Amino acid sequence: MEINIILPDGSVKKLPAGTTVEELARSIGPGLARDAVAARFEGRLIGLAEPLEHGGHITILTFDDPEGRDVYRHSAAHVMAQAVKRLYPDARLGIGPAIADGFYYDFDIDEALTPEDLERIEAVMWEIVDEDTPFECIALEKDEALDLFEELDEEYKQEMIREMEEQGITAYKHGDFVDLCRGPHLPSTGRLKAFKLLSVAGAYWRGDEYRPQLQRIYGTAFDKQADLEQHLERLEQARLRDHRRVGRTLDLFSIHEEGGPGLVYWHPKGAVVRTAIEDFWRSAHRDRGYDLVYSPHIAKKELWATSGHLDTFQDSMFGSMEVDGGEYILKPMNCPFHILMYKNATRSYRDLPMRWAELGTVYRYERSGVLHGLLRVRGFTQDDAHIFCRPDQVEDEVVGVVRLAQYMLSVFGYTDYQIVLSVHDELESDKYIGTPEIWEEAETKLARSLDRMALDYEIDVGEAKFYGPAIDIKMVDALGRAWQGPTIQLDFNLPERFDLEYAGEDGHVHRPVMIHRTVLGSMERFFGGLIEHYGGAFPVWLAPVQAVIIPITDDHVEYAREIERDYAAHGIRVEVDDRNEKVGYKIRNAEVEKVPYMLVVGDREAEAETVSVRSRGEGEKGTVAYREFREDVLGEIEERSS
RNA sequence: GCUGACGUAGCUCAGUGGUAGAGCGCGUCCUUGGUAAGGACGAGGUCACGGGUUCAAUCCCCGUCGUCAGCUCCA
Repeated sequence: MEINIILPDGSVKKLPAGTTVEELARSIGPGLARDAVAARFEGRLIGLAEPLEHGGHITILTFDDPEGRDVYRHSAAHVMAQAVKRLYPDARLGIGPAIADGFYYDFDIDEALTPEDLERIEAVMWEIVDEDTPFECIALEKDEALDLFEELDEEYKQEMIREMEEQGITAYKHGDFVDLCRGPHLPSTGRLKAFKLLSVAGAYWRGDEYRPQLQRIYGTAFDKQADLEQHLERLEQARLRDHRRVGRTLDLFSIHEEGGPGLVYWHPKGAVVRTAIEDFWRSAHRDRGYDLVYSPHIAKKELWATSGHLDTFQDSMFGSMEVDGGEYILKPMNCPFHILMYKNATRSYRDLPMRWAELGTVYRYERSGVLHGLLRVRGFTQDDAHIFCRPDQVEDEVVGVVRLAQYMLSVFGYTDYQIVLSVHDELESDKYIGTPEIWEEAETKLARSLDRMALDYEIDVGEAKFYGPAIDIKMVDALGRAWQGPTIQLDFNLPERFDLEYAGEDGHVHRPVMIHRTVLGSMERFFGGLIEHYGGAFPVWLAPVQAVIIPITDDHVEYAREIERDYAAHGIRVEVDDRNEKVGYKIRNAEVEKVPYMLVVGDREAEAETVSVRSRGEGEKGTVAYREFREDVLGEIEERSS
């Protein structure tokens, strides 16, 4: 019997029923046969050894397809698990999936694994690859599967099987290794060409901190050695750009054990960047009808009870202090303060929308293990704002915030971002406050705002806050990594709890809608991301030192000072490097410190009132009159060009 | 918070059961030089902190604090 197999280009292959995917690939071409990893047939992911029994659409997957890559890496995870079992026969298997840049496998092993152990495991993996044993799929009934993994003494696998359906359980076997697995896999272990084990860390079984902690080995795999090396090179590049490292070499910030973990000290140069960001932030907000406000750092415990933070956020709040017999708590959020200001007067529909923005410094107790440089800290300044508006204004306001976010991100050189609409999960209605109708309406409004701007977005079910749905924007940096950026959250909770009101056009009292939003997130986290995005080489408008003047000998220091005075008077951040060093040394020093412009001055320049311009990372740019160059720099600062 | 690794000069890191080293940086001096490191000399360390083992601990053991890789959680 012949079957019709339809290829992605629409062409049809007539083949005898029972032809395997591998045979199909070979019939198309030897290159595809060599590169094929798996296939998607009628929507189902299948292995190359699978016979095609009926006609249908097929896409043969290679490592270049995301799904093919996952199959490849998943097989690498199995090979790693087999290697671990050879070295540690008592190891129990957890799970071992492919992930974005590689794979991992969790093991329950009595002894702690070290980096040296990873090398040993890697060596055994290569032995397994050399053995080139085929992956075989075994279909099992549920009780057979239970028996098999009981015999193998794999308690975690048994737990997983017990939760599975009766039908369709499969295991994959290669050589002496069997693993519960949906598959598919590579045809054989010999197909693995390049892999590396990267790290080992603890991971809770099923992500539950009350269950046993397993040891997770991370690795990555590629189908070409060169690609693996390129990937490792990217990791190295990311390490070189790490904001903690750059922040130290550029003297931007520090964190002190003596002062307490997670608390950031902004050094003068870091503070210059922050000030530039904040000044820009303020003017961008004023331009869009925001009013700037300030609020205190502490408030009475009762306020946090009213806001509900005491119930939902207490574990993250820094302990109380007693003042005049009352209890005060350090603020973890700014919203209750803005609400008190809202309630300070009777509001009319004519007052709305009111947009109140504050660079508000908040403190949150974060568990010690999660602290990370500037990205996860215990004290941080949010670029917060709360918009109080009428229900009919929500869409316009949301559009306004998204536009503001787009504008600000583009100025900081983030041209690529992903938008996520975080909505509630109807199956977990007890997690949220408010009626289904309110949620439905709010989510529709957010979606409609995005649609109006013709923006693409993903919907993330269950990611809403307990008090309302949100739009989250993830910005993609120069290394292609996504960072949590702007977030816009609707809130049904606080207006209710604080009984917020406004007088409507109809003379009745109404409840305003409250929108919480940040554009940058927090100054700390945004700065950390920005450092990595630019690799420390800030554009001129942000650079701590915008130009360094380098006199060639002591004789030229006076001329250098003259330019310095002139530039500084025009607001350019300029320094003279008058140290007793050669030009080459000072140039190198300025390059390492990522100063955008180096202005070398000697006899020729002093004579003609010029500077010899050298641009960071680009080299010499020629000689221009120093006043002319000053205007160029001022223009660049004005434009905030990157 | 949990698991593991780590903590030596301002920084990056060697090193040893018998009181510690390099490079960079810093200081002084020489040198006055044209676009990514000129030379000489010098200062600088309670080897994270607290216990224990030992004749002797920076090194071995325990605890604490911190950092890192993750897990969990988040701006």
